Amino acid sequence: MAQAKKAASIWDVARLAGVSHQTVSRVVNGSPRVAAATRDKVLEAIADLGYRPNRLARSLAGGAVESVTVLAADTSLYGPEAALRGIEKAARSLDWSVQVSVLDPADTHSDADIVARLPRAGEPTIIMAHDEPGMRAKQVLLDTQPHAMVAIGPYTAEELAASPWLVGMDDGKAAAGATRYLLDLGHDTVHHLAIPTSTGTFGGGKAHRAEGWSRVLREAGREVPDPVPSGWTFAEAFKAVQPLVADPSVTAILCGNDHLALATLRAAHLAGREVPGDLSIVGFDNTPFSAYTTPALTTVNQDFESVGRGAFELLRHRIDNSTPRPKPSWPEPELIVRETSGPPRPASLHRYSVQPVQRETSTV
Amino acid sequence: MAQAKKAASIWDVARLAGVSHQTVSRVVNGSPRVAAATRDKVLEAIADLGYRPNRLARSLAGGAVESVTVLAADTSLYGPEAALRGIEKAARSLDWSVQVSVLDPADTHSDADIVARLPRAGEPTIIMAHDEPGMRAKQVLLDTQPHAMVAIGPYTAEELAASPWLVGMDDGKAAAGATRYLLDLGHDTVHHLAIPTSTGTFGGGKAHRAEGWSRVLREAGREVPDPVPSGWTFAEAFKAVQPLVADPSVTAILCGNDHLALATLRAAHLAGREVPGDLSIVGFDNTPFSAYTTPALTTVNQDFESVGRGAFELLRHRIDNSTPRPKPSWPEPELIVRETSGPPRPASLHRYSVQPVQRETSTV
DNA sequence: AGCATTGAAGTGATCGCTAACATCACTCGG
DNA sequence: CCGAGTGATGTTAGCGATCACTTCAATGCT
Repeated sequence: MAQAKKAASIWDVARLAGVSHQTVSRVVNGSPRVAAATRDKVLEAIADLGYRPNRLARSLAGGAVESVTVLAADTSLYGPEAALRGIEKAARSLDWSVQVSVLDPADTHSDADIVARLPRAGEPTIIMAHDEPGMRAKQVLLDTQPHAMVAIGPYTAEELAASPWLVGMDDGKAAAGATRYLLDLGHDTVHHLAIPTSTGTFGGGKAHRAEGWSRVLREAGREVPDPVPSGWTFAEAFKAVQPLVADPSVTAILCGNDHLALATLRAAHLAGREVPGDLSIVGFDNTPFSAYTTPALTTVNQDFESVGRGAFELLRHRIDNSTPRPKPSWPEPELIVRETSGPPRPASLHRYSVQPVQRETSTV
Repeated sequence: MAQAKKAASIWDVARLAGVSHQTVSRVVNGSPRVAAATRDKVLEAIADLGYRPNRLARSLAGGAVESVTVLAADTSLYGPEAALRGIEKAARSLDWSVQVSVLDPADTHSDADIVARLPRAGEPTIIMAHDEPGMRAKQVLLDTQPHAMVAIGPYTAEELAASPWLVGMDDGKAAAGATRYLLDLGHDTVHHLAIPTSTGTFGGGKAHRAEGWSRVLREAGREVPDPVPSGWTFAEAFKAVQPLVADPSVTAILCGNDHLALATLRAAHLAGREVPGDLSIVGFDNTPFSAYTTPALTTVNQDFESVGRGAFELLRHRIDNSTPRPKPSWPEPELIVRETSGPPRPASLHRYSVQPVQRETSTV
């Protein structure tokens, strides 16, 4: 049975090495003004005792803050997950520690709940503000400790420029590009299966993807169909997209993300509509699985990892003005054309192919 | 510009309320021996000052430990992610805080690196030990603070019984079930595309899924083909599975998880092999997307969330013996038959038409 | 009335660490 | 040969909380 022997502290090390605790602290923190001989003694004592610094005590004592807390709701989506990876990498390269605290979308967190997630007041925080709980959290922290927070989310270039605590990509622009692509392919119009954030039902959440999509349609003088709201899950998307998929006049659907796109693909298949022959589907995010579906998803790639890295750098700048303010710079969103998009079937053929097609056999 | 006004401490509250700091502490921690009038005064002061307790200070001072750190490498897989959700929920219901620290599989973490992830020595920790970095971390913590750690991973019933710090499901059994199912369908043998953990290339990692699979084949007196090792990514799986998919004598593949299964599905499609006509594919984990692929994946469902919950309860028990030792209890793994599995095509029909196969089509 | 009991609140030490300042050699230039 | 520098360490005072006591007044019981 392992005895819970109390962990060695800086004092234990000091005693063993025959120096003061402060000297130990200096060694641990790599201060230059420690004699080599002393340093060795201390290092040896540290090794002997298996000493490891207590980070809690360290930050309590007002040492340099070297931790970030990431507040996120849904980390199952590729975007947030990739951004988190970016944050992690950037942080680790500087030896900062990263904590993730997951907000349960099912729970309705009170403002106090959210703030209670932070280990201490003023804890540097990055918020994944791409969904409702995230948006809430953003607002709360903005009120509480605006100088030590940064939010990642879908924002327009103007918003990003106006708010020094925002990091993100121009989702509207990306959606516009995808929509234009579908129009160029010859589709009369493009329908939109929208993620919850795009329905604008909660404060602060603008419908960026939906906005870019509708703008292009309007500019092209096309009919702008009502966007179809969907939840985040496959099941919700599958259900929401049914009417769209059942309607033979719908020839192109821009989906709010690749999860919705996969659900749409499935629904189309079950409805007997051939993709991309009868229906073009474009996703969003280039989730890893999207290259391996059948047919493979056409989607918009975004460099979330860079965004995460950018968020971390910005946070560091905001905490400590001496670090440079990073300029948001990452690759532009890029449309990846795979197999779910193509020109609409000519009207003449359209009528004749109402009969559901045996997909399995025809593709081989 | 928001001024970084220092956050209120327990002393500030005490001064404002005209009581001692200790009384404030009592109020905050809900001690019963505070007069109602006093409590109100303090509460009011707390509200006025926007005071919130500093969790760092709290645990430094030796208050009850109410935080867990989860060490995980790949959280993009459904299993770990669901387990994490389980931990989160269980922890939150008790008002514990949860931090996640991500181990980068690319980095080779030294033992010290791993230990440095913990905010302090003795920090209660749950390790997702399903992959190489996780296994490493498990070993390190086992040496360092065995009394305050629990690991989640694929283990046999015997291992689970033998190690009081282990939580998991019997992956071997689940794999055996899936293999038996394919055999019963009439396949001569079943091939296996194995996740890295199943190749047994690193210490402590036994090939549970692979083991269950091979055991059944052996018991049935079938040929046991070499398992095909794959990485975790779609790309690696896609590449690894090529030879299997190209070989017409291969009629059934058990994949180490649903990601590998999706890649296999894709590879089969590109190789012109019909699923499940020419080839049956069975996945593992019931990842959300698996119901929405085309054809929908047959897979093994596991209740990871319960496992996560179990891990948290076990950890609590190990830290504090007064809490009951939870008995591992969650639903058995369950095979979900969807559309990628079926009987092999009779040899004579091999080249000809599709044998009608019963398909579970409706999802949602 | 007299004294032990109990409840409410306060005091001081402590957790492990860092910041800021104090101290104590040693140098070194004039 | 002395005061100023400078480098290496030690000392002290917190950081924001909790724990273990102590204090003081209001009760209870005989």
